[in-house]
Amino acid sequence: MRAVTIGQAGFDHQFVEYPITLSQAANKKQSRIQVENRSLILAAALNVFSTDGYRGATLDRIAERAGMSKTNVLYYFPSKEEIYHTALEQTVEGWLDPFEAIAADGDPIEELRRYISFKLRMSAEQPEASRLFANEVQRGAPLMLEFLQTRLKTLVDEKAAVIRDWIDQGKLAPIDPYHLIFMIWATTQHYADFDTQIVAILGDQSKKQGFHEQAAHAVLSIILNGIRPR
Amino acid sequence: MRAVTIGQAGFDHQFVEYPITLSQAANKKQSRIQVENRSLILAAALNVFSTDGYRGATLDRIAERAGMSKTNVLYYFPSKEEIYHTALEQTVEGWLDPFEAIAADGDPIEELRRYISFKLRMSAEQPEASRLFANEVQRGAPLMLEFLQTRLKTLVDEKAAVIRDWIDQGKLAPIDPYHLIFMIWATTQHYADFDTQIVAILGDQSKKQGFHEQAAHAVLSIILNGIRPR
DNA sequence: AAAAAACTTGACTAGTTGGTCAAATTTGAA
DNA sequence: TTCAAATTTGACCAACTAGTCAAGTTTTTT
Repeated sequence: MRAVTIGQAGFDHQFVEYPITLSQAANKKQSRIQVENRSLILAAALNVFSTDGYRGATLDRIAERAGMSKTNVLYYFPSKEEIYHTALEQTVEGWLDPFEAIAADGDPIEELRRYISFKLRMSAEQPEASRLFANEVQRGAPLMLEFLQTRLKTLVDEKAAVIRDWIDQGKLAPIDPYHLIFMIWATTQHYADFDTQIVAILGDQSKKQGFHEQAAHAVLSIILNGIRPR
Repeated sequence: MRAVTIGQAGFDHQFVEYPITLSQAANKKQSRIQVENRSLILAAALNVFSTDGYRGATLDRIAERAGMSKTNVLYYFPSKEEIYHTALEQTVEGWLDPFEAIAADGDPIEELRRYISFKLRMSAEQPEASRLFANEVQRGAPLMLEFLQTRLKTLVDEKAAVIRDWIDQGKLAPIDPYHLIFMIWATTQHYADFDTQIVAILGDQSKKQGFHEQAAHAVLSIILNGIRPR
């Protein structure tokens, strides 16, 4: 997994010194306590930032969730923004590889099936990470804009080309590759971001074992086969 | 259009006096100035709340965007929460009718095509409203939970039954109606909520005339026909 | 035109927030 | 064990925030 470096533009149209990669900020052989506490803080931060957003989140709350004083939180991270930045980086890190892994020489249906399944599993297992990312983008991506415009755009262009090749070879129906990708992202992340709404509508059944598989089956069925009778 | 009443549980686990319908709060023959200023405030609030979230938004910012003093904003609305509540109500109000309008005796493909087109148009024309709603749900829907669990759930159950009938009649492929609905919501709202990401990836072309139609065509094509070669 | 009603605002308050600092307490290498 | 380095925290501060208040200004009614 390649380290992801995001950020450049700071908040509120100010520029701050970036980028700092996660690995950089965390190199220099951390002590046991450092590893533990940074991890506790990041977990707490993920939780708080993902529900309250950057501005709505408070250091007090993060500290409380992490089980330590606010002062101590600031001993491990220089500022609120740095905590947010690190949590965001950590989140995005795990999302690119599976997308990159879509193989041009594989079977199109099988490649997409695997990717969709993976994304749905992520939504089920790490809903907070998904919401953190969603929140950042909805804010106008103050920290991630450059990443979206460069590395992510390049990657998407690449995979769109792969999909277009598949279509030219008659292996896929002639649809716009970009909108297909957006649709997959939209649908898979919806299960994390709108979890509250889904639970409200489906009730218990959305919390039962196997719900994820059921969702995956339905989503795959629609994307692969559409809804026209067959 | 029926008036929507949302809310019951207040913020931060406290209970406040609700529900107050929009029409109630705004009845009593408003003066010209009242109509104008309430409208200005709500527009400003929609903008600020949709990007900064409830907690991150400030009255100062809303007042500034509305072009008046904070004190005056509080002359028209009793509190920040009431502004948020009203903006949210106003947003949801317009979303139910077209969903309700899905007709059991219509042509399934045509009914869904119309609904999807409508939702995509809303995303293009009122992205802030979409983000406001998304934000509320991501926060755990403190103000809308009851609405989601009652009126919305009932409506969704109703339409899911309609879709199931269509399937039984062989007019649609056998897919789970709920996941189909979620998928439509996810995809259509994605174009508003993740606008920043889409623009970052597609660049200018996403701002050109006709982009909305192009997106609608692609989405409809995939949902209706799937991506298997045909 | 005059008075009442509606509207608008600057000054202020109490509570919150991100961050600092110096003084402990704990940890771990020798 | 010893002691320097690492860790932890309470007290504190300046900036910000939702909301109040009283004093003006504008609009509407008569």
